[in-house]
Amino acid sequence: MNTVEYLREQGLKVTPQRIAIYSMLSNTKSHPSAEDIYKELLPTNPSMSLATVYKTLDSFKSIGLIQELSVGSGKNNYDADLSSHAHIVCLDCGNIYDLEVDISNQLNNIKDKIATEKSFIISHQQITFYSVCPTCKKS
Amino acid sequence: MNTVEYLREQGLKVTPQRIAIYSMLSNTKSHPSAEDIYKELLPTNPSMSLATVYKTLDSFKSIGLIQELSVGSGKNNYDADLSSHAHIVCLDCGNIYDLEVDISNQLNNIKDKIATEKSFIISHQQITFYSVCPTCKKS
DNA sequence: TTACCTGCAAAACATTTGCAGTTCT
DNA sequence: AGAACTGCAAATGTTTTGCAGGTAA
Repeated sequence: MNTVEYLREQGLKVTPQRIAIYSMLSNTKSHPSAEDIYKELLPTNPSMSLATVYKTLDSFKSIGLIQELSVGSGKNNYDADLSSHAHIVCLDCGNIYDLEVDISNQLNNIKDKIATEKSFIISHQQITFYSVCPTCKKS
Repeated sequence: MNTVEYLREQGLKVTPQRIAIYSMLSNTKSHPSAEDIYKELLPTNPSMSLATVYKTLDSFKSIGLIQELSVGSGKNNYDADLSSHAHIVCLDCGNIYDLEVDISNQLNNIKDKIATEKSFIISHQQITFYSVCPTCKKS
């Protein structure tokens, strides 16, 4: 599906800033913060402001185009990958990695259990594992 | 085990502020923020400062006496319950509830999978489900 | 045209830090 | 006595907000 059309469909205007932000976010696996995005786009978009990045991320989040992560670093991180996947945060360097392990069976299992034992209907979840990444383990 | 002794064992001094903070935290299921703790203790400890609450929570965290949660509210929340349990955050009121459902089987399953498929050794994890709590669903 | 968006600057929060004085051990 | 802790105030870092001008539809 087409992101440009989806934005219009949701009543959001399509601006160069928004295209740049979404395109950067959907082409990285690094889970950048608002400031990371701002700094990376600045060379090619010199007039971009940090406030616009924040506002845009907020708009994208409310129409479900991206997801926001809180892993305890003091800042939020953003992910355009909406598939239900977990993350691994390195306790040393702070990098956030996708957990490339299929946990859908276990997750569905838990959600079924919650549905039967509790009166909560889960909307979504955030699953974060903390570890030391292979690179940091070496040094 | 005795918390007072544990603090001394870990080289931390036992002060009235620390006792008040730990005692408050271990007697609640509300997962308070630093400021929540400060405000609740202020009537009985009028000289307590917010900076001390932050410093104390940080000390407690580093000796593994409490755990810090980041659920995306913009502030950190604290929990003296160290058992490996998940949380449910209400998308409406923001309250954080313990998920009183045993997910240890599924969790061990996932960790085993990570251990065999990836070279990450998991230290700990944070599992947060988002939903609307029964109270908010009514209104 | 008009409603929405951008960029700027200021404001609002959450958290950390430095320091002088106090309190545990 | 000595090291660590507290409280205060100032500083820091992240995110939000208000507003005037600009841009997409």
